[in-house]
Amino acid sequence: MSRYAAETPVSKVHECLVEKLNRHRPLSPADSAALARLKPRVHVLSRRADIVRQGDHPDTAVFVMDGMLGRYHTLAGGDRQYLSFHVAGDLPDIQSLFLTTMDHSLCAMDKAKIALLPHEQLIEIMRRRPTVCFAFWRLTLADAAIFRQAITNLGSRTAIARVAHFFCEQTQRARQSGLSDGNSCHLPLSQEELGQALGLSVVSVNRTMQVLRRQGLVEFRGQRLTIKNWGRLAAVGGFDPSYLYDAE
Amino acid sequence: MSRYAAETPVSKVHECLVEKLNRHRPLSPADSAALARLKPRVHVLSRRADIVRQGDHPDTAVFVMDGMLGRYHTLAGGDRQYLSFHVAGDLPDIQSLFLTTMDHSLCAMDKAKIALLPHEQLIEIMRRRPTVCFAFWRLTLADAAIFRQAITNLGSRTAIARVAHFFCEQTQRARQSGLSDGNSCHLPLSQEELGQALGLSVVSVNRTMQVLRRQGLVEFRGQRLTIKNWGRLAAVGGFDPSYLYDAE
DNA sequence: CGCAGTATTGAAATTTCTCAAGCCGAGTGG
DNA sequence: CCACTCGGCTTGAGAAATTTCAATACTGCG
Repeated sequence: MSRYAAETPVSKVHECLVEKLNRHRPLSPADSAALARLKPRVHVLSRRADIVRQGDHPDTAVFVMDGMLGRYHTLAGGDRQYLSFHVAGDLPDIQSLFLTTMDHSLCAMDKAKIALLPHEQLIEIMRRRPTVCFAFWRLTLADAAIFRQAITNLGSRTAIARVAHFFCEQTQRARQSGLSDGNSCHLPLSQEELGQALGLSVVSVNRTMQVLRRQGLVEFRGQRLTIKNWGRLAAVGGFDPSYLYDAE
Repeated sequence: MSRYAAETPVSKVHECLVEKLNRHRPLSPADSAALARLKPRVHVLSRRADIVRQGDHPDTAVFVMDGMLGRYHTLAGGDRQYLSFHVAGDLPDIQSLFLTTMDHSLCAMDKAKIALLPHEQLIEIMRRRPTVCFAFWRLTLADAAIFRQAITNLGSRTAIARVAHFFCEQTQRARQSGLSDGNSCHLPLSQEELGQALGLSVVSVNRTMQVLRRQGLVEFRGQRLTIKNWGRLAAVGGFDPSYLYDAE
């Protein structure tokens, strides 16, 4: 693990973080300099590894450097409901700064690389620099907008529309994070995990995807999602990207 | 309307707001004094009135003084998906400070009284007072935790469990806002609106509630929800209140 | 009284799930 | 190099949950 830490210099973490925040609120050089004082620790995770668990009290926040993470609730019976997925540049558990007990877990969907940012240092910076604070805050707000869409997706759409909407969202977000060539993106989820995100059984996910595939709308093989007909897929899913406030 | 403004002095708004924020982050007297400089406008709304609509760019934030508000998405076909409901003390659209285009609408479920807090003044205060900023931020984070629960409710639970969970949540939140005698709360929603929040048809809501009623778990008449057997209702709904970070 | 909106009921239609079996491809050990 | 195994994908068919449609009560209010 220290191997990887060496491969990912702190300066790289700083650079990515500033770029991300900057998209939410323009940072001054002084803001950026303040962030440079963060001492992140870089970790590499294997597929399925939990990073934080429901009930934990983390004292660092996760910044995704590479790979995909997922947030999920664990139900009484052990079932899992995925809440959202996150890619490089996202900060999937910044809320833990103020919501000190985790109400959900965070895990790697894939081999992933993350940087851990100490809460204490973040708070200290934000206390002095309102713009940095606003930028982080806005990140969490963009996140909430995605949760709201998920509510609507689960509450109001049929299986087909749900899957279509989800595929549109993932691709669009990958694009905004510079991780997509436009119509395809890396999506390391099994049909079972897709089902746990979309409130569908594996069987339904499978059949639904077959329809989308046969209609020539998408292709999904080997962890790569390719959208063949964006217009029709968006129409099927009722997808309107205006809720995706910039990246994240 | 100016009538009502007169009936609700600004000092009252300030007092409620400080109390609310204080529960999320302890405010200093100076913080409170800064907030006292806010110039809120008070409005009274009638049932079903929209306050802000999807696509709007509000320049004020809503603080609920009385009644119940709801947030909702409007789908292509005109269908509505309610995202959350809010009572006195809540700030249901603070996110509009930074997410300047509304991704959803806000309406009164009931006759309601609200105070409008100008964005500009809020930003100005928060720029100088990190603690106030943190308090508002945390409010939005608690909100997001509720959205996450809604995702799980819609994605993983049966109709009965969904309704049960929703009833538990509403009552618990009313309690935390000091609006419940413990086992009952005001809930001015029709079965149709309940369905639009829970992803169920009116008919299903109706039959589901009959089951809960017949089993002696709840009663819901005349806009008053009464929980007769908290333990069993929570069990049916898989309700665990730990995601309700204080009020809001 | 009578309207409008809301609640309730029955029954058929539809969607989605569950169960259970078979398949396929990648990695492994003989 | 092949048989074997494992996880994930696919299929079929019956079961279950939920929706839709359509008709019938109920209730508060002008």
